[in-house]
Amino acid sequence: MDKQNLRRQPQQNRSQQRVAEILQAASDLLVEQGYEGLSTSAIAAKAGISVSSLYQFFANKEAVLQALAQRYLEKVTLLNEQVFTPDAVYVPTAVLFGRTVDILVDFADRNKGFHQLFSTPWLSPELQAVGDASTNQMIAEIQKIMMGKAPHLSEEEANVAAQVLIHMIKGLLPLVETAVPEQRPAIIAEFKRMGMAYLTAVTGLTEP
Amino acid sequence: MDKQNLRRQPQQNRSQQRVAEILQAASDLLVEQGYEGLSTSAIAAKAGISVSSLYQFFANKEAVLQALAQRYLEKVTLLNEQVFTPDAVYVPTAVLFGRTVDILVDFADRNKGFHQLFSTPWLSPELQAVGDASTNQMIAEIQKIMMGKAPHLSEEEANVAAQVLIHMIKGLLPLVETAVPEQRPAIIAEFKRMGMAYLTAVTGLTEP
Amino acid sequence: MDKQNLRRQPQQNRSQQRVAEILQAASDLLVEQGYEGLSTSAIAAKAGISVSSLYQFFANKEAVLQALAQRYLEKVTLLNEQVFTPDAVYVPTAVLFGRTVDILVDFADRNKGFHQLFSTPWLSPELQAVGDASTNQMIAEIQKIMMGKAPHLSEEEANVAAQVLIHMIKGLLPLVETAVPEQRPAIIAEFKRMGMAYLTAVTGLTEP
Amino acid sequence: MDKQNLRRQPQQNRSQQRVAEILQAASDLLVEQGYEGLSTSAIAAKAGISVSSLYQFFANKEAVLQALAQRYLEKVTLLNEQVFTPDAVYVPTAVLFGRTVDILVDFADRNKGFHQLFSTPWLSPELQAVGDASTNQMIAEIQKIMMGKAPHLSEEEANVAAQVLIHMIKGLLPLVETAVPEQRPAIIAEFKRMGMAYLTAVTGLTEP
DNA sequence: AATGAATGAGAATTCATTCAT
DNA sequence: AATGAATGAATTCTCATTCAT
Repeated sequence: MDKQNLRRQPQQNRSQQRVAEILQAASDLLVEQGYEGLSTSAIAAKAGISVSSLYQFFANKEAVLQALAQRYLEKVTLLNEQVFTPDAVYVPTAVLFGRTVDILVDFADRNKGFHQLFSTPWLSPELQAVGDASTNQMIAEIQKIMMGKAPHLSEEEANVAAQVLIHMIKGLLPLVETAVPEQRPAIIAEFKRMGMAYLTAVTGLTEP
Repeated sequence: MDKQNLRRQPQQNRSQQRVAEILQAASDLLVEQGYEGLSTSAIAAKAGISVSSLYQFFANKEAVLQALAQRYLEKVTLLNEQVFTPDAVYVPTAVLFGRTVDILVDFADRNKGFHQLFSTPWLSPELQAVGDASTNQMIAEIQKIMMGKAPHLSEEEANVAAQVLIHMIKGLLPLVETAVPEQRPAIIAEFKRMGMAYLTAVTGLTEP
Repeated sequence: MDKQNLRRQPQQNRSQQRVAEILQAASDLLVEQGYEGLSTSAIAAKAGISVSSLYQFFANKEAVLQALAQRYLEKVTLLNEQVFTPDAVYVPTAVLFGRTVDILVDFADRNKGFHQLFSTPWLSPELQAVGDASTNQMIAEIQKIMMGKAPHLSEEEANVAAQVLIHMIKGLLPLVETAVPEQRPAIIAEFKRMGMAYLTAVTGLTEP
Repeated sequence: MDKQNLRRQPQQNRSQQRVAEILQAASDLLVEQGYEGLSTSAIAAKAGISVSSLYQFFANKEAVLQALAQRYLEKVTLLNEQVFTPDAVYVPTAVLFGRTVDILVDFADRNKGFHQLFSTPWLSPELQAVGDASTNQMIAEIQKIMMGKAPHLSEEEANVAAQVLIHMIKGLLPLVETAVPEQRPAIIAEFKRMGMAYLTAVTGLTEP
């Protein structure tokens, strides 16, 4: 949690909890009402506190969003560690990519606010930077693994491929999220198929 | 142009032009400032008229956005006719998909507001519906062509594949738009490669 | 009236009047409640309009004060023309200074807000500048006349003397304003006596 | 220090020191930011304590200002004792007035907050009373000395003259404080000249 | 047909003050 | 004794929308 986003460093347990509650309220509202419904008073009301209390912890509205973004970024970092284990390079690509999709879909299921927050194309530069950081983190990891698995790829090639892969994922996750339940499994399957087809095409490999 | 969005039918040319100017102003603002900067007075100012005049053409702010969305929908319809010609089924898939990507990238280049408008995930249901309509239009076309090219696919299979394809495109277009110019051609190439790889995998065909 | 302080140039009579009413309300409030009571909503209420109407004419609170300051400055300029007529140099000093004091006291009587506004020592630099302008105007006039009447004075000497004179006046006007009515005439008389004594001492002249 | 302004009598040295620190912080803030920047939390922060601690010593914000005003009043009383010694009546007027000006200028140099606090024309009546008290103290002293030096003056005459003198001083001190350094000595000299010219005119005396 | 003006509702933020630990 | 936390009330300002000319 970035110190600069917090007016005071919550020193008591109770206030650490307050900060968490505020962020949760913001996240929930984001999902329910979207960015437009995200007023400081709405957040405070949802968190069960007064607006002025919110301002005890956050300097302004932007700071709340920053902190929320940070929280997501941390979660994504954890995700990455979960997905890109040190021996990922030995795991068959299909397994690896399949697992990645599953984990990401699960993450998206449980963090609807994430997409809401970062899909706004006119976020403040600061927030955008946080969003980009999480994206770049994943791109870097994928690029690394691709180069491990297909050493003939140049760094540039691997980077472009990783970017394309990530943005495909970014495009398909909302589809999974909004799909009618009956189609969901099929869509996830196709999701994986598309990723694998591309990876195979790029690396030229067909793993056993 | 939907009659319900317009207070009065612009019977004179000048009025039609006014409406067009207002929509253009809204679109420009959307690109420049994002959804948050899109106030009725800002639109009116940019269009060079008074707010009250704007309200002589549109019932409320939402109606302006609706009309803007409609305008985009029409453009997309035109796009579709351009891409999915009656004999598209005879065109080799690679050519067809390549052409589609090129046309869409070009469209995105020239209609930045399109992405801005429809990527907002908390649009009003009405607006969302218009956005979905344009998406569904394309999905239907793709589905049709896929079934023509790969008759063994069930309608359901083709539909899911088309959805996946469209959302991949939706994910990659922003990447193309924001890419550094040097990487742009490579990204577009990979864009096409991904589409083709998937289509080949789905249809099981390798065209001559 | 400075164009930059007004959001829109009032083009209709009615709105010129509105602007005047707003400034009058601000001025009245300043006298009644002081700077602290001067909220935009209080001004609007006093002017009998809504806060948002106030903001149709003024970009922000500061702009209202700026315009008020400008209005005072214009009044002071008129005062100067009244006091420092072209042939002032031929008028005996005692008459001239006596007249000046009378006019200023009268002005202070009728413009209590003036003192209220410019006596705040932590006005915004912009407002301070306006206040200084009115002061400097008078200083320049006095300096000019002094040099006409006492040619042996250097420009510097005359300038310092004029500054001292003006600040004496600034100090004594509030005394006149707050004095108990019985003492008022005596105070005004002493006011004039002090000015004359100083002018005589500085110029070394005793006019017939 | 007025008992009524303090919630508890600081019985321990540390408490007395705390009170002094708070007042100093308030005074500093007054100089740096003016009355508008003078919030209780700002004072507390500057004093290095929490707001709640501040409220353990002062009943409310007003009480802090009251105490500050009292502190100034005490300082002015000390000043008076310094200027108006028992044998002041024997000191030549020019020497006496010159010394007074020097001492006051020095005081103003070292107590910028004094002017800031009392020049606000919309202070609460209570604060105004404290400010007036310090003024009246000086007026009384000057009146006494004038009557000693010029026994032909009526009490009323001396009182008016003393008031006029004090307000002239009040007007000129800010000029000295804000003057460019090069002009400062000249201004102080004229300051004295004005006072002497007036005193001579009033008393009709020319001391050897 | 066009527009200047008006406004209610609400948003962000501050601040003096209190309370519980 | 000290302070983190809480808050109601107020303040500045915006915005969608309406009205009168």
